Amino acid sequence: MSAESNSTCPVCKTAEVVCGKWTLLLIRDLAEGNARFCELERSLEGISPRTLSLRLRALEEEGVVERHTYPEVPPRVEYALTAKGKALVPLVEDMRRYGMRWLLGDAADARQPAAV
Amino acid sequence: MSAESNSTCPVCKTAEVVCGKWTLLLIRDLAEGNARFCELERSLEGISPRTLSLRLRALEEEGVVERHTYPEVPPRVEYALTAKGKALVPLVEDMRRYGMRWLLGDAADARQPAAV
DNA sequence: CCCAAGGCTTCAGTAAGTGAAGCCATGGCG
DNA sequence: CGCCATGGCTTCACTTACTGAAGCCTTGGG
Repeated sequence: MSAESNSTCPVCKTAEVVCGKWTLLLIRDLAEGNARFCELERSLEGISPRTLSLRLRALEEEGVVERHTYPEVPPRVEYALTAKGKALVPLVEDMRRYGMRWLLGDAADARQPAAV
Repeated sequence: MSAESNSTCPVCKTAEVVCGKWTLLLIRDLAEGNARFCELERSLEGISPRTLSLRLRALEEEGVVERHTYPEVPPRVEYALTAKGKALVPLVEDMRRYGMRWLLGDAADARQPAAV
């Protein structure tokens, strides 16, 4: 990996941050109010706890999410988006719009026109 | 991978399409007018030809890019975004905006406030 | 005693991406 | 004629990301 393309390119910089398979889905879930590990695990059905843990840690490192521990029993941990993380929400909204069009078949005419 | 999360979720759908590490950078380059294999290879400095080839093929499968072959010598191949691909450009623009803010340090205060 | 809850970590295995090298065709140069 | 350059890949052996199942840790309650 060494130098992820050009580090002075803004698009590359963002790509580095959101590169993981689950990252943007995770941002979406945090934006929707899911805060706890097990909530995220359930919402992102299919993610392994290891991957979730690694992604959360990486995003925390990058200052995109914050981790709050509550010393209860059993211990509770909550994750939240920082300002830096909230700034990614428009991206998720664009993805939602795009996916919506895709699922509605609006963009499907770009495939084979399928014998109108 | 089997069932990429929930396939009826628009955000997941888009995530599936743009999941690869290089996909959005590739969309950006195609949007900027880079059309040929070697141009893309140069522009996405660091990508391996294998990955570029695989990504282009996958995106073609999905109807996001079109491939045009010109029977010259040496043979020329050009790639272009379809409507479905162009619809991803706003996403890239959001990434550019976000990355710009990041690089300018505007969002950096979300990290440790660093002893004001 | 022992189990449940919540938040992880460990392990062995699969998928995605890497870096270097090679392949194919052919027009042009010596 | 020999052979190199060009463009678009493919092959190989390898590292990194992610998976799925299992296990760990603490402590309050049955």
